[in-house]
Amino acid sequence: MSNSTPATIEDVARIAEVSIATVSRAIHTPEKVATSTRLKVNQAIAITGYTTNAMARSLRLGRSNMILVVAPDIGDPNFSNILVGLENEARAHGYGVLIGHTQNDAQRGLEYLKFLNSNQAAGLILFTGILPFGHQAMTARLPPSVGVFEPVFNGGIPYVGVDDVEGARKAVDLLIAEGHRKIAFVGDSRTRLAYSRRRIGYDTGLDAAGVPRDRRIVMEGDGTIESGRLALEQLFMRDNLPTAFMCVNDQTAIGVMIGLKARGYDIPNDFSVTGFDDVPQASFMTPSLTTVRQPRTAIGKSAMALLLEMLSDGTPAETEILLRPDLVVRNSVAAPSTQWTRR
Amino acid sequence: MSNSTPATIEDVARIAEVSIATVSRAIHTPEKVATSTRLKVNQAIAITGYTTNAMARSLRLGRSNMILVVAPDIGDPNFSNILVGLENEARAHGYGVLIGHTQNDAQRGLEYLKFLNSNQAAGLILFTGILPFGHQAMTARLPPSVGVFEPVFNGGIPYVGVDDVEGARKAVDLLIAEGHRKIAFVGDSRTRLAYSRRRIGYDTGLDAAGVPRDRRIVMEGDGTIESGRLALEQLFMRDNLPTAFMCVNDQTAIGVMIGLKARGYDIPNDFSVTGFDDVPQASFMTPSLTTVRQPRTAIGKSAMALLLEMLSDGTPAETEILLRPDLVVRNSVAAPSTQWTRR
DNA sequence: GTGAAAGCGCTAACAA
DNA sequence: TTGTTAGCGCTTTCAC
Repeated sequence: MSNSTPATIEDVARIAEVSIATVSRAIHTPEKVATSTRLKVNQAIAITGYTTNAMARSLRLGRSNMILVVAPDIGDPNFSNILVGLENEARAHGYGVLIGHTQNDAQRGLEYLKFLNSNQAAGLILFTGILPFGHQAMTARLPPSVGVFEPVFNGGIPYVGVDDVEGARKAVDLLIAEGHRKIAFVGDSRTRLAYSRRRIGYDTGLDAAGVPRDRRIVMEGDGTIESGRLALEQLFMRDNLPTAFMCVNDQTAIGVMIGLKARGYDIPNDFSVTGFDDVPQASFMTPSLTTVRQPRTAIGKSAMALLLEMLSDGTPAETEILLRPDLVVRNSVAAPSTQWTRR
Repeated sequence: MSNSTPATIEDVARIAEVSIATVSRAIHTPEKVATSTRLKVNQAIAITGYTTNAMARSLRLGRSNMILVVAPDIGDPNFSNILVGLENEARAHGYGVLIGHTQNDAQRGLEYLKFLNSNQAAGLILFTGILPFGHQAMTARLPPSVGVFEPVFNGGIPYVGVDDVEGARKAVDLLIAEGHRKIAFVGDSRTRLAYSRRRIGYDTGLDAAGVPRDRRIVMEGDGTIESGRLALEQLFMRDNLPTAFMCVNDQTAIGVMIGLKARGYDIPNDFSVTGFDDVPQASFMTPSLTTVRQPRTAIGKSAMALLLEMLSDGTPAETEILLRPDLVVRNSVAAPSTQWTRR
């Protein structure tokens, strides 16, 4: 059984006493084969343990049934759930999913570009705002591609994500409803499109409530825990403390919370904090984090659906699909305290 | 430049005015080609933007230069660092890495088995204690394979991980040195080999200190946050509370800490808690978690090194490589309190 | 040093 | 309904 070399279509043909063409047909278009022969072939397949050599098949066909998902950071807590959505949808349509991890390294990206050039993947899902292929990006011949989570900068690649503006708006609105007027925005970034959209939600929320914008409490950040903590420290060095911190994502919020706790403050009584994403950890924090939920599995599912549609239609589909974010109210927000009490 | 169809070796040959054989040689064995022709070929490659079709190449060669990493759960906080180690080592030797996510689903595993059968990957890294290929596992013709993090049950696959017994031993020893005598073990499991080894470390540590084993405070668990919390609740229902919780991994420890905090206890003054793994989150907990560090990147690196060695030598290498775990002392352990004080 | 040609495993005309 | 055959893009003898 467990031979040194895998069975080929020819082995099956020999045992079933038919031609290799018939074997191929028995597998892919069984209705075009006589029932009796089909049975013989199936038997032979069972005996040999034959599996179609996907590589030869793809080479012949000029296309494969694999989708490549390229991510800069596998450890991103958002990644795994989106992936599940992508995979389920792909499988339902006979496609497999392979993951490429670039670590933001163009060299690594190139490796996957070669993979694509060999038709080893029929389509591409990009989990990043930037084409990870360095300079060759422009000259690259990409298969049908869809961005996820964040729009792709370079060129007309459709994108599926959450309505960042609306999500951020829900967070500020809550803070304002609780009575906050001095709300810091932590994690502003011009390079992360999703973040700048969240910033827009923050600005418009302030405007709508007639709260004046205050640039001094808008802090830059790259979305890491460290960046949240750093921003907090900077804020403390100035004289201009807010009563609430609206963070661009949960990681940043966690950083802010750690810094606040380290300084002995109580959340939410001294300061309120909100996040964005609703990563698993958010509900396990003390206090649990009020945040905006990304429907991750749904994003994955609908991104893959879009890609598969492009694959069959060939339509360029210059779309942007925005799903609805939900506010998840937990315990990190309260009315502002009139004065801070050090514990 | 960005043509509809990628350049083939024939396009290059035509432009360079040589045969395709020469192009192939110029690429793979340049020393066997006259300098002048080599130059012409390189120029033609630049013009066409040619990349070798990896699929055709692998089909011809009967082997590829990709390594498949199969993981049941991409979201595992241990995964991403090990992956980095794997990738770096692979790249240094001209191999690429592709990730297959099985979600513990045999059907999905089968998909990757087909991938392997097509020689689309030269080797396999298994990130799980179980061959993820269901029944076909036995009849499967696997390429050289290495297990990571946890030994692989079914059959002689070499494995690289941490010395679980020693690591667990370090954790109990610390607890005992602090004065604890009643130490619960949370996360016992017969299906996870790594966990049962940690249990052994716990038992031997107790024995060495002359502390009697107490089965009633050895709690089952599957290593999730929920399992930690659940075990804690069960312990509280009984009359037999420990003064310390030695958890089989950090996730479990987090679950225990959440439960303890929810009940108003103070860590480490009321109870001590230890984990295992040192996931990123461990240092951000309040209090920060005392745990046992897995040298993840090193594990990945040495697993890949072993695999590549097998690939070139063909040696079966029936090995088990165990790296040294380090105790990371943080703030979740203290001497036992003589009496508990509800806050 | 270079070219012609076989063939990796498969699918899809085209014939029969 | 089934078989024969060309050819996907590539590497590698074997000639020259």
